[in-house]
Amino acid sequence: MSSLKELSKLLGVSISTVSKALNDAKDISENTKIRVRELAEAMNYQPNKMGAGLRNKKSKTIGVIIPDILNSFFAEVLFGIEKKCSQKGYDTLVCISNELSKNEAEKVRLLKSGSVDGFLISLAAQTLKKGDITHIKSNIDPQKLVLFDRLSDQINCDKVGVDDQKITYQVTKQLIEKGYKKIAFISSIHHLSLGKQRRKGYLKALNEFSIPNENTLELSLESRATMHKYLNDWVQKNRIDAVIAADNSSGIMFQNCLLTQNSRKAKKVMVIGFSNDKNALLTFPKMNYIDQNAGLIGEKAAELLIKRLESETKNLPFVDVKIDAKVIFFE
Amino acid sequence: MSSLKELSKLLGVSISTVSKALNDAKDISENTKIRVRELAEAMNYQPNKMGAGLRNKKSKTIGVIIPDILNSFFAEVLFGIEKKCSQKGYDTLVCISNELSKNEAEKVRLLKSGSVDGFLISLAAQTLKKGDITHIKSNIDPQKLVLFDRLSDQINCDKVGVDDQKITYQVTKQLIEKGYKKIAFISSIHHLSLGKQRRKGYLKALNEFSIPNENTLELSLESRATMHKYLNDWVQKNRIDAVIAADNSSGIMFQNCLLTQNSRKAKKVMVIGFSNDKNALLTFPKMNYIDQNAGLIGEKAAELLIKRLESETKNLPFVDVKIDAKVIFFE
DNA sequence: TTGTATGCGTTATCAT
DNA sequence: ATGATAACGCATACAA
Repeated sequence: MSSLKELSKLLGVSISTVSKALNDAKDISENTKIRVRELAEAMNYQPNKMGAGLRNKKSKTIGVIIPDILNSFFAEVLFGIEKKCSQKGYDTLVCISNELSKNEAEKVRLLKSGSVDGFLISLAAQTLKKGDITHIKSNIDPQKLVLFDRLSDQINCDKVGVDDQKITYQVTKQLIEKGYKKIAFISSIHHLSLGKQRRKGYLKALNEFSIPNENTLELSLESRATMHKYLNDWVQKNRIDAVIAADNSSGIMFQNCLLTQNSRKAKKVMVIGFSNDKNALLTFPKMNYIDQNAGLIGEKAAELLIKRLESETKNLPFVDVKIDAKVIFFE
Repeated sequence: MSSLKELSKLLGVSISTVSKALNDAKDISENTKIRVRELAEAMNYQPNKMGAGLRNKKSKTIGVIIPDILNSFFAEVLFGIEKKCSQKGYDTLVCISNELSKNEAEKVRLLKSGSVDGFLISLAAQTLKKGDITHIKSNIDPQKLVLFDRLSDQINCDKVGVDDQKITYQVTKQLIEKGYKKIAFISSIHHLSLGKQRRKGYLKALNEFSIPNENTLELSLESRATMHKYLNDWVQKNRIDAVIAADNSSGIMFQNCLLTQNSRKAKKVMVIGFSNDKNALLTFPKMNYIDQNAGLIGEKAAELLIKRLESETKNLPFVDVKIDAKVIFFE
């Protein structure tokens, strides 16, 4: 790789002249600038990140820690992060915690080795469960940290999340306004706070329209195996006209379940899944779904972090952004 | 962040002594080593990657360029890469080309700024289509490059791919041996070399068992919209007992299609999709599928690269590894 | 307008 | 056994 030194030798000028010329400093003659730039171009010169980083105490690199890359939600968030960082001239160093606190702590340690300017983290399930976030708090300056999706009240920093309650509230409301009478809510994640919030929003909407709870139906299904059996029985017995699924899988399973029913009525049930573009494409007929805008979450998180990193005025107040989901209706 | 300098001051020894002690050099007394290590531990000292990198001309970072993170295949490969790199003490700098040559070239340029020791690349669709790989060839030393999945004959370097023909050959053979008589092959990617290879393998197996081609059925379906219509007609008319799908989507769509059929016979058709664990879980009943072992592809690619980067003897012959797929039968 | 000197954090070589 | 010094590539304060 060519360096400033090399260029300076070939041009017969000093290293600092070359450096200044490339940085378009005002105390360098237009003539030299042109000569320098031309050679740099010809030599395919690329500034060495480590040299610059060492000097500026900035690596122009952002460390990302996600719990699970195989979860398409996080893959999509990562897409948004990479997009925004790339736009702003930052590299993204990606780490995966595999939902384990121990890994998370280890990744933080690694990334802290002077190699990243800031952190974008979605906390591991284990970390949230244990409620122990010391490995984050005691190692990362909150001015250099943005949490997304998996947040913690124990950390005071910028946060980007989704308003789970609002999402299902809005969808339920929309369905009611469209004239659906018996709207069910199915979920295989009742035990997660995520599932609870989504259920809350659903109930809130029903309540607002004075739809009695006894007309609503809920299923708590732990295992995939029992799920389908329950669903089959349930679909047979009840005469629902719409279903909101609280998670990725239950919606799709429910729809597949409907397909195995012979009754026309059953097939006409409005199903709303919780998904994203990729998974939605796999169902037929295309399932209506709530898209969490995962990409936007990533973009927003990256934007907030970079803004703070590059801001002159320190100690801006921390913000807590909620990204709105969108509902995609095919019917 | 604490530095060697800081530690040396606190301990009253020189910077080089601290450095050597931490690197367990043999010319440092055991006593000092202990003192140094203890303080380093207490101060939570982490060596600065950029300092070390500048000095050693090594960043211990690997640049990864994938065409599409939203494709679960690549997400899975990335998982394998991160796993292996992490094991070996390397960070992974992730870039996404979005299937565009221009982006690919730009990412190569960025990563080359002294920040990565080597490259793991899966070529963009556009690059393969155009057949122009100068942005790779003229910028990356093949000793620091491993291509995976999306390969090119024009580049002489380590490669990790899948033997697409072999996969469908083996599966078809297995089905024949299990007694299936009329095995169909459906695909929505006939136009891709990938699709062609998979079809070849299928035909090869039929041929080997002298199963006439006229007994086989093939569908070329371009759009999702027409696909289902064709499939419906086709399933009605033909009495196939097994189907091998050449791609992610067609298998799932086919299975959903079967579910809408009333005939018992139709429902008993053996369907084999081309998928991975994540997507397979979304179908009911669980669909049999060919798993490409994407994670292994990533791990192997990373392993090859790191091996080469750390090898004393340069110019080892390039290898061309094929990762075997596995078939998951639920029925 | 250009050049010199310094330091970022690390390690390796060469004194002491 | 320990320390002083130089160098990696870059940017900048300061000198010329």
